Amino acid sequence: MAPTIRDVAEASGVSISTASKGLHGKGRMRDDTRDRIIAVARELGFRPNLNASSLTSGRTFTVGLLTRDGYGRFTPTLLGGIEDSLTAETSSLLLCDARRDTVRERHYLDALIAKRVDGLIITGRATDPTPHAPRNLPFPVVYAYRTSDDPTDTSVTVDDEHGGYLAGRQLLRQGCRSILHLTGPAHYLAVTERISGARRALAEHGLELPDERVVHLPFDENQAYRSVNRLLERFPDTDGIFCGNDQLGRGVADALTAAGRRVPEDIALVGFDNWTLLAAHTRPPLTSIDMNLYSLGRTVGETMLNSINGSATPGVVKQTCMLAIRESCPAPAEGDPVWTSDYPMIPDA
Amino acid sequence: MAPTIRDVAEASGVSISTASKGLHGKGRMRDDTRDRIIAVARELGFRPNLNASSLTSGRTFTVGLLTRDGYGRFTPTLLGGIEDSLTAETSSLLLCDARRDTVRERHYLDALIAKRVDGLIITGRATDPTPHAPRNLPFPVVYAYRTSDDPTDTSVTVDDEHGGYLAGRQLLRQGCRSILHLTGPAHYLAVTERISGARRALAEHGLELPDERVVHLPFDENQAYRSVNRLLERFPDTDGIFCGNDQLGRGVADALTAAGRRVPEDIALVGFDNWTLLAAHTRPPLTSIDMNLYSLGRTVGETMLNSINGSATPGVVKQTCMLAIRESCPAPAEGDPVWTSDYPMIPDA
DNA sequence: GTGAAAGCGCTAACAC
DNA sequence: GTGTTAGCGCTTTCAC
Repeated sequence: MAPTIRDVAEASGVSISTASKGLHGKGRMRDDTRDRIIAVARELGFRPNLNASSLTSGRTFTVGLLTRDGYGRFTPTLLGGIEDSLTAETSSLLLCDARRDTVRERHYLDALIAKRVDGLIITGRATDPTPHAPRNLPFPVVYAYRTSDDPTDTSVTVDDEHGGYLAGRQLLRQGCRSILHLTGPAHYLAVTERISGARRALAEHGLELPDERVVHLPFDENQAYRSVNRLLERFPDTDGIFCGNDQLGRGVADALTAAGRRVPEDIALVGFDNWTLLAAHTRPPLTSIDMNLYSLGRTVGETMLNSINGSATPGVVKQTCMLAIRESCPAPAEGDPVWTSDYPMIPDA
Repeated sequence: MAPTIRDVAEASGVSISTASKGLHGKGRMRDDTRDRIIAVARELGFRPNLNASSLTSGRTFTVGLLTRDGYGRFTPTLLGGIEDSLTAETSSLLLCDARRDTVRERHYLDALIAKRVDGLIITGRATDPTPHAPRNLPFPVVYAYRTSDDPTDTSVTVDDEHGGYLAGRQLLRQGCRSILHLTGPAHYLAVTERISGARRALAEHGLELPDERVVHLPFDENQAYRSVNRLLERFPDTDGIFCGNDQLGRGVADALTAAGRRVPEDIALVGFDNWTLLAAHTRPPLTSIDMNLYSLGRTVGETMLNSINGSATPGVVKQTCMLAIRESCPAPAEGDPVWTSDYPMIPDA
């Protein structure tokens, strides 16, 4: 049984309230009294029961993290950022994976209410808006990566349009003028935003990315591998390909190489996600767009802390992307934001 | 402010203690009284404050999850399993990522003690034994994936020897007799155990895997890509390669194809990890060993619940692996355990 | 059947 | 300076 403040008080010959004040540096008391209390507490290995103090303080220093569709490839990095910023107030994350099951989700929400978390972060595996949580939750909600379908909620997400813009600019800097875009299913918001961004970049140079040069595939490496050379027969002038993610990028790179085309000399390539494992090990390594998920996580955590402390900033915040330049499109960035280092501790994925 | 049991009691015209009993189906009381209490509670949206009840119950229904070296590629799947088994007792996970920093770790342990978690799961990104946690923690500890350096602690991990054995057997069934093993650095326990397992399989057929045919590289696809053809010059009789993980497997597959060798006709390939993203999209798709991490997670969670309930089963439990058969080594499994489905909800990584 | 009272561990207002 | 007291939300024992 863990020692209580009562044990500390008795062992140091003071009352419980004096012990409490002594431990928290509050109130006035003789220095030696305070020192004695602290010494005794340390000796006993006393750790105040946060559940007890939460009754009076109203804070649990715990934030729920609800993912609606499982943990994905981006989750670890995002989590790292959130955790790091929450530790500023020694808060920690309570994990809830609803697995697209409404019953599970309600169950988790009830558990989070029962535990009186200070706030809730709702996330998911795509950036598309998600139905907002019930309105009567007794704590603030922040949407991360996935936004809320109500734009007046607080959401922090990726600026995919900017990512697409960076990708387009980078291909242009490489000298490409006839660009092809291989990407995922059109129902993803990220997919359409990346297209808009690329178009904006091209437009700045008086170029276009017509609909027929935008090809939607499943986000599957093999599909890209099998499709790309056929596409190049249709668009033989192509000198640059913007791939909707690194999986597609990898498939494209492998197919081009197999067909005897040189990357980037004949065709330059830009991917998306900067998933090191894939991008850095493609032959040649892929230039890609980094979404700065660690940093996004930090912003999410800080936003959460602000919401808890009442200084809410509702609305959607979009975080810009960075260029991770590698050999598949090596042009110097010329002022565009460049990704250099990884997440503080390099993940193995 | 969330409604309290007092609100429920007043609104239903009974005392607090009656309300408590009514809500928990305890004690004797008139049916209509109980019904009224429950109805009122539902109407008010009452959720009992678990922090308050933890004071008397001694249970918080929260389990800490401490990772010492960050979240890796295996974490999401493992987490999924742990979470699923913990929900059996409506417990949830409190996340702590110590990032190889002892100060952070101590900080997290203190936070977990302060929150009076019911137990602690310690994990990491490799299976190698990790220094055990302080002995005076006021809750049970279970080591997951990474074992404790004290074998009398409770650890649940992967049976890498068995994985290596399955890999070896599969190559043999494919007809391979001259096997090469490309794997990671020898300081990983998993690496040496997988070697032992492969040797055991070969020995059953009177074959050997001599030291010079075991090649240690960094776990890096490009290293494998660059090394394998040189190695084949040195061991030209090779008809099967066991790769220490799927990254190496992918590098090997690509290099073999580029050199004009056919997989599996000339050389069969088995990887390890069954990392779908990589294994299923290699050309040809890689046969691999699945560590059943979701199931491992479930075992970890159940072990945790048992420890909490006092029915401890100290010691190291190792969970067997499965064969994920694909084209790079397609021989039928003949009774060996075969991996079929993925984690309940398919992760995108 | 129902309720009063004590107590879980801690904090804070107010005495002394 | 230090202690007494009340109370946070809930459970449980024990009267009535």
